[in-house]
Amino acid sequence: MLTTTRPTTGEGAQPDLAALASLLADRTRAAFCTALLDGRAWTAGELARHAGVAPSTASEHLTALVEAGLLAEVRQGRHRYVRLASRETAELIEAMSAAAPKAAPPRGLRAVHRSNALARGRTCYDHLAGALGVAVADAVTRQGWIAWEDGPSLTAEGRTGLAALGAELPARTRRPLVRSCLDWTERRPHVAGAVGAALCSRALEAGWLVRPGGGRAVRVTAEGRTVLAGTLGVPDEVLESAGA
Amino acid sequence: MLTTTRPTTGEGAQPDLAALASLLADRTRAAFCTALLDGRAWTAGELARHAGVAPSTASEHLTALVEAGLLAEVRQGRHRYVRLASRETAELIEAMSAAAPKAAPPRGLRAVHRSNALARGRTCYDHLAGALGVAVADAVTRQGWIAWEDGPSLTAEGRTGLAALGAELPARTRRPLVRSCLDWTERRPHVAGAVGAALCSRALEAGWLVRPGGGRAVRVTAEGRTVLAGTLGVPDEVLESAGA
DNA sequence: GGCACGTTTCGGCGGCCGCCGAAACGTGCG
DNA sequence: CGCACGTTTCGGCGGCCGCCGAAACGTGCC
Repeated sequence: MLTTTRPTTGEGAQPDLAALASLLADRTRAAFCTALLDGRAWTAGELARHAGVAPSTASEHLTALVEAGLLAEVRQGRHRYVRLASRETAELIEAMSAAAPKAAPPRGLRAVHRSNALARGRTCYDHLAGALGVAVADAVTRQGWIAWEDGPSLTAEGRTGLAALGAELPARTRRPLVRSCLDWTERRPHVAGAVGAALCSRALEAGWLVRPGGGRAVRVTAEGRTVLAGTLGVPDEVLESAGA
Repeated sequence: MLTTTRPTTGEGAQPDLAALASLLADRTRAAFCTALLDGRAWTAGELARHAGVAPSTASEHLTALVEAGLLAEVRQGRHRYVRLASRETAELIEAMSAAAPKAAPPRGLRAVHRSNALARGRTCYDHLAGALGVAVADAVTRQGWIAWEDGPSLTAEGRTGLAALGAELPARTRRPLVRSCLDWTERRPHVAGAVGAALCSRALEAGWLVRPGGGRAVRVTAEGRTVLAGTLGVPDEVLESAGA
């Protein structure tokens, strides 16, 4: 449990901002949450190796994050699978990442490769980010699918365009159709919300995009290149560098 | 500066989530940011007294928050005025507060009074929150000013209704007209975005609401009661308890 | 049943960080 | 000009917390 007294749900209870922030104020726990932004479930051991700490350390951190409700866990045999608790949690971590100061680039050839791959194209929980994500946002804007006055909104053309791509929107949710999400590599917004999620899942499902490393990084396939350049008008340079 | 190396803006720089979280992971700094959510500028001494720490301690905390870009400061004579750096910063703190665990209610008669006042009605940087904020959100929804399918949006009726109230919307911003903001006392959304800000500033300007304590808490005046009940149909119970 | 492996618990170490008080600085006011 | 007051700097204290390794636990596999 946290350092404060047991959480109360009664009247007058006020948010313990420091308690939440403390959970993410540690390099290791922050690394866990950032890794989990790929939306998949990781085992405790995978996260420990990823963050470069002993399994015992990772175990304690995970317990804290799960108890606080940031992560959800599923025990399967001798594995402990863990993922972000909800879309809201993912959005919070996204928002904080965008506001966070930028750390020095990683050292080591492998790490630099991974970092560059993430900068070219990645998923941000359930939508696209990186140079690719921003280019797609620009493209759909140029096509008139999304208008930006008074906040981002989906146009009628956008609705038919998405349908033509085979990207289905959920019906009657409270979730915003289009949400602007500040990209931390490009420092410009990309498309989140139901539309961003539909585009991304359709692209992965149709094989326009693949995840080479199994992580957050995405790569554009040959078919993807045709579709994204043809239908959306995404510039060739971006597709090239985000391609094979 | 932060514990990590100097922030880089070059390629491959990745967000230091832990560094940002560390800033808010302290009770005192968190209390500062929460207090500053009223949108006004506070002096260092006021914040120190508010958080119950020595002025020297507050000074150091403020330096850290300003250096990190979370707060903006204005030096005036022997006073150091400090406020949240931007609307984005305020929204981040709001979002984190909504996700944070709830601490035990405060002790002491005065603190309980303040806490109850906040729960009845308060500002959330530039819009309304608390029981009053949620009631207003419900009312404008019932009036058909705001629709919630596929995320909150302003209807045509809403536009004319706002104009009739004298609440002016800014022209052509990238800011969303309506944004949903989870209320931490009511656990239900209230209205943020340009519409929420316009409603709140109009209400304060017209004297429908006043800030009795000079903090975030707001109180409904007699005229306010007439307008909010008459035009918006806000229930009388809420207006009564949020009134004088 | 026994081994391997992923995970957990516990003790102990080390470092970081928030706190204060004392003293100094600068500004505004009388 | 000198005092009062808001603020800052610095040293030092204390506590918290993240880390590891060793040992134990439980599961799956041979």
